[in-house]
Amino acid sequence: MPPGDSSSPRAELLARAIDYYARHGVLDTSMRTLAAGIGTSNRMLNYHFGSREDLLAAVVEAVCEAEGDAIRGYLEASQDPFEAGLAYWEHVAATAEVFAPLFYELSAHAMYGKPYAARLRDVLVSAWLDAFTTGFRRVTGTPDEAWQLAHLSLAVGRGVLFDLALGGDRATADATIAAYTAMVRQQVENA
Amino acid sequence: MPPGDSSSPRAELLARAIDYYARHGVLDTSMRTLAAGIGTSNRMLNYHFGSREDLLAAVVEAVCEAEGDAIRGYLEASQDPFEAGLAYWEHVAATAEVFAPLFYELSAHAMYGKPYAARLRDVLVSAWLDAFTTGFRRVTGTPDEAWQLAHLSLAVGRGVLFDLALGGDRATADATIAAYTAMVRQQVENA
DNA sequence: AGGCCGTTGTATCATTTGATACATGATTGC
DNA sequence: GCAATCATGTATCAAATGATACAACGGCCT
Repeated sequence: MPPGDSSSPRAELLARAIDYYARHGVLDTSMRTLAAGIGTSNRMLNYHFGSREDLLAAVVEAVCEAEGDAIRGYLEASQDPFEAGLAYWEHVAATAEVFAPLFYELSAHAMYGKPYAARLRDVLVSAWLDAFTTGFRRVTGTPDEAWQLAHLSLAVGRGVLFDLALGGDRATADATIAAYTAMVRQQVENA
Repeated sequence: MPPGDSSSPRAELLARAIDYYARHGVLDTSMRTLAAGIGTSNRMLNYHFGSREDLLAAVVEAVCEAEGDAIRGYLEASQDPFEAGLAYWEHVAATAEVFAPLFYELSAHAMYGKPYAARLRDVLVSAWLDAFTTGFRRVTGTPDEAWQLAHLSLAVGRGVLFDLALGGDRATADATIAAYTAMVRQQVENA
C-alpha cells in the first residue's frame, strides 16, 4: 500500500487526526502530541503523510469532501430548499461542538493564504454557494435573487454556527435559524 | 515605567504585533519571527509582555476593546439601528482584509478554550449582542424580537465578513448586507 | 554629579520541533 | 516457502522555540 493510498491505515490515522485536531486545535498540536493523542508515533505520521504540511492538507481535503457530500446529499434529498437547508443545519449543529472550531481555524489559515488550506478556500466560496443557489432557484423568480439568497443564507449559517461554537446554546441557534427561514419564506412568497 | 503599564513602548510594540499577527497569522509566528517582523527582539517581547501567552492575551484584550469601542460608537452616533448597523458594517468591511483572519483565528482558539482568548469569548457572545439588542429595541415591538434580530444580524455580519475575508469581493458583500437590511426593514415595518 | 530605574543588546539554556536513517516485524503474491 | 512490499519501532539529527542571565546604556530626579 503506497503512502499516497486512501485506504487504511492512512485513512484510519487521518480520521483520528481530524478528531484530535478538532478537539485540541492545530495551534499547539505538534506531530508528537498528535501522535501520542491518537495512539501512534510521529514516525508513522511522517511515513503516511510525508510532512506536517501534507497532513494538514489531507485534513483540509477530507473535511471539504465530507461537507461537500453532506450538503449535496441534503439538497438532493428534498426539493424544498428550506427543508433541505434546515436538514443541513441540523447536521451542522449536531456536529458543531466538535468540528466548528477546526473549521474556523482552518478557514483563518486559508484567509492567510496558507497553501495547505487553499482547497478549503475554493470549496467555501464556490461549491457551497453553487449548491445553495441551485436549491433556491426552485422557489425564487430570478437567478440573481437565488444567488443573492444563497449568499445570505450561507452567511447566516456560518454566523449562527460561530455563535454556537463560542458557547451559545443550541436552542438560541435553532431559533435564529428558524426566524431567518421564516423571514425569507415570507419574502419569497410575497414576491 | 513598569512592565504592566499601558503606555509606550509596550503599547507601540503591541500595536505592531497585532498588525503583524493580522497579516501572517498566529499559527507559525514565533517570538523571533514576530520580533524580526516588527523591528525588535524576542528579548523585548518577553520583557514587555512576560511570555508568549501573555502577549496573545494582550492582543485579544486590545482587539476586543477596539471593536467594542467601535460598535458602541456607531450605535450612539445614530438612533436608527439600520443606519448604525450599516455604518458599522462599513467600518468592518474596510478593515476586513487585515483583521478578519486574525479575528477568526483567535475566535477558533477561544472555541478550543485557550485561556488567553477567554476574553474574546465573553465579548463576542454578550457585549456585541447587548449593543445590537439595544439598537433594535428602538424599532421592534417586543424585546424578544429585538434580541432575536440582534442575534441574526450579528450572525449575518460575521458570515458575510467570513466570505469577504476568504476572497469574496466587496461589492457582493455589500449587496448581501443591503439585501438583508432591506428584508429586516420590511418585516419590522409590516409588523 | 551621581544614583536609580526603565530599557535594550548579547549570549545562552534546556526543550521541543519536524524530519530521517536504520533495522525489524507483518502480510501478501507467487 | 520465499521474496517483496508495506508497516512500524528505536534512535537520532539539526534547527527552532520560549525563556532568562548578565551586562550595559540612557534619561530623569535629587
